[in-house]
Amino acid sequence: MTEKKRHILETGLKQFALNGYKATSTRMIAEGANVSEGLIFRHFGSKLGLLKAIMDEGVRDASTMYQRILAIKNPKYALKSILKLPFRITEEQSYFWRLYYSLKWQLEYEEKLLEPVKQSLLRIFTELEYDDPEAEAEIILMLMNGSASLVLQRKPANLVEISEALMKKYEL
Amino acid sequence: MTEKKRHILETGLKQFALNGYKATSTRMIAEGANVSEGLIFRHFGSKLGLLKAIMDEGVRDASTMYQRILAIKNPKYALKSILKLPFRITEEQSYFWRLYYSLKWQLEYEEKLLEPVKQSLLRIFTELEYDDPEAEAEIILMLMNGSASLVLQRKPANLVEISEALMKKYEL
Amino acid sequence: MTEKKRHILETGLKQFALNGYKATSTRMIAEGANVSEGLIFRHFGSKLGLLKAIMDEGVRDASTMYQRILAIKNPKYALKSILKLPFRITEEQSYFWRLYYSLKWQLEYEEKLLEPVKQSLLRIFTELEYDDPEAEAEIILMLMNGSASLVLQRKPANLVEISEALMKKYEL
Amino acid sequence: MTEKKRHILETGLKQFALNGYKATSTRMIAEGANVSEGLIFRHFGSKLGLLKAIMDEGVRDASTMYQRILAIKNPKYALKSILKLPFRITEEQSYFWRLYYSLKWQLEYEEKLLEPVKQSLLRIFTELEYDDPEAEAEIILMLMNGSASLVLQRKPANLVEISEALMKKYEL
DNA sequence: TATGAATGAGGATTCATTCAT
DNA sequence: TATGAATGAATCCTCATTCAT
Repeated sequence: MTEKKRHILETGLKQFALNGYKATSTRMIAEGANVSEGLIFRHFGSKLGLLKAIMDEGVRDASTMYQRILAIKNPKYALKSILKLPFRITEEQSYFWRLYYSLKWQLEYEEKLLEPVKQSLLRIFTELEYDDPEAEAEIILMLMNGSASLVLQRKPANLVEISEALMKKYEL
Repeated sequence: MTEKKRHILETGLKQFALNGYKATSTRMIAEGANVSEGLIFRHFGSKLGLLKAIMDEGVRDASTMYQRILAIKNPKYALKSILKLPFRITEEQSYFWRLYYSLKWQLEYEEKLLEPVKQSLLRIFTELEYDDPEAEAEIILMLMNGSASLVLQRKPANLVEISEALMKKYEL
Repeated sequence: MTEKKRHILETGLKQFALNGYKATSTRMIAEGANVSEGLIFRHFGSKLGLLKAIMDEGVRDASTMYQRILAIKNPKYALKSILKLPFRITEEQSYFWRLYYSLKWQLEYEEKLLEPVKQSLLRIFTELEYDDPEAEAEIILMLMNGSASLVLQRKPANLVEISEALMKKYEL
Repeated sequence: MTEKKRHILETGLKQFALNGYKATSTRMIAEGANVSEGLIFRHFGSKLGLLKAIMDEGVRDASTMYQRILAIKNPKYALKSILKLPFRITEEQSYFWRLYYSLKWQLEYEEKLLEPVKQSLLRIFTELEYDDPEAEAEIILMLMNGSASLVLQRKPANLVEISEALMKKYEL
């Protein structure tokens, strides 16, 4: 991968994340990446192609990130690790997640990213013998999305307290 | 308000909600509302003006909708009513809420809509003598947003079970 | 003539004069005159109709203004009066003249306004026994237009000195 | 500069000159230049940007044109050359000058084009020991503008006679 | 690989004008 | 007389994309 291609991917991610996919023009990306507009199409075929490449890379990164966590055997500890995930989003990752959430409501982007997490949660709650593991898993996903939303939107929220309250709620 | 102006508001809401604000052209709205494109600008000044008018109306409707619920005295019953809100979104209301959530990640739309709900939750958890009412309120908001998200995205999810699991979790 | 019609004429004159005919929209005039846009068309049929009405009125006013001057018998005194005309343009008249000059280069507006002045000049220079009265008349017209231009554009010019230099040049 | 860019500049000049800036649409220019409308904006950013580019070029051309004349030492000969300038406007140059004069009354275009000429005239009249060189210079500028106006508007005027009368008046 | 010129379809917006009231 | 809702064509401009080099 040439340096310029990398620049395009990075600039694209940031701009799509901050302005939205539709509101970001290929020209803006080209300027941001110090690259001719044509090069975007040389490398990615179309604007949508660029988006897909960006998302693929992000999904890959994110997956490897929680690979370890999903491997945790102890259900309580695994649950704790999962619930903590959103609070550990770094500045760099935040662009991907912003983009991920914004696409939910724009394009009908296939959302299978959190599927392994859900499977893991199902297993955890089955092991912990909760009444309705399916519903419990869904609730955890809600809490994760909600936490991520707070983290990403930099709400003047008491993030630490919220995280702790969540831990307490699940006795972790 | 003339009939045509009403048509524009309604068509605008639906199209903005389904395609996103940026991806919806004023021409599409004009066609959908059986109206000349110019009329949109006569009535609302600009595309953004239309969006604001739409949101204002939606916010007004939504506010009156949960006015009653926020008036409930009994904290447990109030909490229950609040948590049930997302599951009671009607087809008609769903457009507004889709738009509301999509704007969160696109324009930086002022989000004060759920502020009264948060205040209400603070009161509830204070009365119920929870350790950290602030954090608890925030968690309920997450659960509401998460529930709404499931409802709006018509996920093949077990909505009823989730709702019940939530009730049980808060002993409602 | 109703008050509103008068308002339209006045606002139209000022706005056409300041922005140019093309650059002034009927909406701007309607707003400036505190009148519905439709009324302009009720009274004047079209934007061009309004322009013509404005110009007609201005031409009428201007003509009566220099009627007296053209009646002056003494050729030297007549010439002096004519050359002084541009320096006597009042604030109120200035709008008409600005419009008059700007139309020269926009629409091909029939310019017969200064024709009587030219005839008068021809007579004057014939009586004064100049070699080429026709050319001399044309030169005076140039000087008038030039003077008017300075007056209208409020150049930080030494208007008084210029006027005096002109007088001296023709021994007036 | 590509051929197409040149075409746009030339077509723009002619059309702006003949119809006025406001009355000329970018579409008309694109058609006249056999070019896509978008190209105008690629090259000049905006319609106003095109106008500025056109004027800049014209000003540059005009300046180099009378560079030589302003270098003339002999004051009488210099004055003669200056006064003759308007009568030497070629068909090609006429578009620029039409545009130049029409802009005077439309946009408030910075008019510093004739400033060097004015400076030159000041010097000339000082050397010729006229009473009020400043006023005299201004009068010559009026005569130049007036002459140019006649030349450009192709009035059925006796241009040659006028030119000669002017020469005689200044004993040139 | 990379550029930059070029395009045509479509973007939001403005315009003069009409018409029912 | 006067309004204000409504229109459709035209406005300037942006877009994603193509292509010769």
